[in-house]
Amino acid sequence: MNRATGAVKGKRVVMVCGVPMDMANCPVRDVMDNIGGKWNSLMILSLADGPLRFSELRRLIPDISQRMLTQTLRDLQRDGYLSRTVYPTQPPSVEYALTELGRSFLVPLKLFVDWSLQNHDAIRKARAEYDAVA
Amino acid sequence: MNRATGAVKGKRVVMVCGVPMDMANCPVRDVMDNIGGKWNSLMILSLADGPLRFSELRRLIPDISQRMLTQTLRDLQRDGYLSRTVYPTQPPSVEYALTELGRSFLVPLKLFVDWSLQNHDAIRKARAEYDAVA
DNA sequence: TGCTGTGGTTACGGAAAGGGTACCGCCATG
DNA sequence: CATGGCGGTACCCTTTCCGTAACCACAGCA
Repeated sequence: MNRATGAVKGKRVVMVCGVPMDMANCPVRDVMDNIGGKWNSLMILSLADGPLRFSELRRLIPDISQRMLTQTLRDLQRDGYLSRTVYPTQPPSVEYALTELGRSFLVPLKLFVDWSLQNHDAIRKARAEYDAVA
Repeated sequence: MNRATGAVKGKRVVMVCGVPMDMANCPVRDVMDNIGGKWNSLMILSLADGPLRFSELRRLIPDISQRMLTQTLRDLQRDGYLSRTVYPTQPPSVEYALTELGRSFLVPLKLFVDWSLQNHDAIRKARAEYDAVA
């Protein structure tokens, strides 16, 4: 395999692990930007067990502000991770649920969560050692 | 399972998927901050096939600035994902390699990359539909 | 007559991330 | 002598993220 920079139709393409990565339109970075926000992945995990209403989410995650809750839900809805259903009750209730896409994302997300829990101590240790030397 | 907010020793703890999440010291968010940067995960992937030197990485990822390359490598080294070895040649050459921790992270990372590649079209489609309605 | 809950939107501002440019010492090459 | 590669550092700027606070309509309840 040639691990060098390639040029395909004028695009900047990087070969990584044998897979061409289009830097100008990178799917991985696109997804990472979506779920890399402060609350996005936690929101998906919170909805893993079933739909929840706006105020239920607010009580479930007390640290999030109303503004960020709205924005996070909008972003995830926009990218297709979850659906928003309004029930015309009085007062109107809004239910958020994972879509098929959102549920499929739980697989890599949970693996990532497990890795984080297992290796967090090692990371903190490495960080402390690095800071001690510097 | 009780999906409610709990209070353990004054810490803010959220139950999610049956796992208690300490919001003030969350391992997942800590790891996410590390590898959620613009270049961090690409850097780890670039080193998956073997060690590379500073200038090799610069040529491999042409879009990164020298400043960001240095900063990304420092961050990943600090958290223990990669090692930095200086060879006293003339001029001195510096080699970056994944540590055991870094290699173990390739497992969830590659799953995430695969998911992104598979579902990027669905996300773009959902986004376009959302924007069309709004 | 206020107060609470539901589901938000908007304005404002600080902090952090990201990036451009210039510059450094050292050495080899032309 | 000048240029280029190596592996960075310092300074400054722009953009994005995120939080606080205020405000909205509507209904129920005291």
